[in-house]
Amino acid sequence: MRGVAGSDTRRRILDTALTAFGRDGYAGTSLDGLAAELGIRKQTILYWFPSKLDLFEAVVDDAAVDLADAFDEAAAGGLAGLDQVQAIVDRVFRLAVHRPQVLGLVREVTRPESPTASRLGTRIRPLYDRARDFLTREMEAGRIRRSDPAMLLLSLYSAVVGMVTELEVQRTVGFEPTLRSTVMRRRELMRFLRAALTPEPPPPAAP
Amino acid sequence: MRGVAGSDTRRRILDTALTAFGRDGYAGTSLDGLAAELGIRKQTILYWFPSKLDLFEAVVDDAAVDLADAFDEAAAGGLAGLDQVQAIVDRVFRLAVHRPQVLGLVREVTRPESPTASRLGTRIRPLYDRARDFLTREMEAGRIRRSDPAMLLLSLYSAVVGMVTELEVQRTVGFEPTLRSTVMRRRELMRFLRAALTPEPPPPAAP
DNA sequence: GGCAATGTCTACCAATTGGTAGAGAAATTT
DNA sequence: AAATTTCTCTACCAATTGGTAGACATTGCC
Repeated sequence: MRGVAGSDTRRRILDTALTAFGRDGYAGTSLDGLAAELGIRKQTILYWFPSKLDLFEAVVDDAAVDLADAFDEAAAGGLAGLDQVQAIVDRVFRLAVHRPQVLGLVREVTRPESPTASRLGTRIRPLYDRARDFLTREMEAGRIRRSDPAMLLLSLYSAVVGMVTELEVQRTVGFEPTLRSTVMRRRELMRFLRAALTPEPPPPAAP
Repeated sequence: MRGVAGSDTRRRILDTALTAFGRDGYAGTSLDGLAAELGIRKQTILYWFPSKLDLFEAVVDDAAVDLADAFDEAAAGGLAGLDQVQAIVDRVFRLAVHRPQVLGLVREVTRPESPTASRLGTRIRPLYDRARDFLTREMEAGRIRRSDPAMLLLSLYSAVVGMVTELEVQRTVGFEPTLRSTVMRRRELMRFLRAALTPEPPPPAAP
């Protein structure tokens, strides 16, 4: 089997590399190891991606697309206020459940000394701006508690990524998180976020 | 200058290694690089710590002490409810300001595949238990919104670490965060947390 | 069938990695 | 002052790293 297929080799490399980089970090991932995992030679990887760094950047770009798609999809509903926030959180959780690697990579790539410190930054920038604008708008409309939108966004981001990361930790330790526990986490996170974002004390339940 | 002093060599290695591991990760840190940074030979490091992994574990243990001290200090006041939470957040921010490396290490060590995945875990476990018990107690006393304490703690942790990490990102990009911006971040985070934790809609301000 | 393009491989390589062995200087003990 | 302990160093080493050169097989085109 030589010089065959090939078509999907690039794809397979990207997928496996995404998992590896997210799991072991850039420095902790070796091309030889990656190749072994794929059942190919390292030189095949270097054929598709001229260097390790090029591979990493391709992986990041790839993941950025996934993230952007998820956001687009969640934003497509045209919801407002907390409902929109909820839709996004739900969508991120869904991503975290069947492609947890993407979130692992986000974690790796947001490290200050990441080899692409700026890259995902610029790739994600549009999403960031959109989210901040959304928050600003909703605050002005009185649907979300007023505060510094950038700070609030950071708090939201941290809470969500932290929660999702925790899912992965649990998985690693051997506790395959059940669907129920995942649902519980998501619900608890949303209660937390709702409490943090609600602009006014909610009206007392109708008696 | 041979065979002299030495006394503080171990200390210096630990400090520099803490920074390096937190900044570049375990895999991304080389003993040669570390030694160069310290102006000594790698073999001197290996004299004090028999292997790279031993060094890493010593660094983690060391950082765990710092964290525990910070918490103890913040908890010593014997405050309750949100005031206690605020005291802890303040203290963590103080730690983040003059020993940001410690938080960097926390980030590295909480990665699922960290070489000591479990180590900080067990080292920090008592802190974790204390914090959860505290939250449980305060919920029962009605001073903090009721929810799953473990989940809530995770949300808190994520929000705080995320915010502090962001400080580091800013620093790395070259924006030395001013004292004012740091204070603002802390205040904004506390507003977020207060909103998220307050049990009842606060009584309307006295007219 | 010939031939260029494509894709995977074997064979290397220089640099770096964590780690060992042991020499030798200074400080401490006797 | 001799002996011993403590500390740092020079000199290596095998394994692994990312990367280069080029052989060779397969495919599709003419």
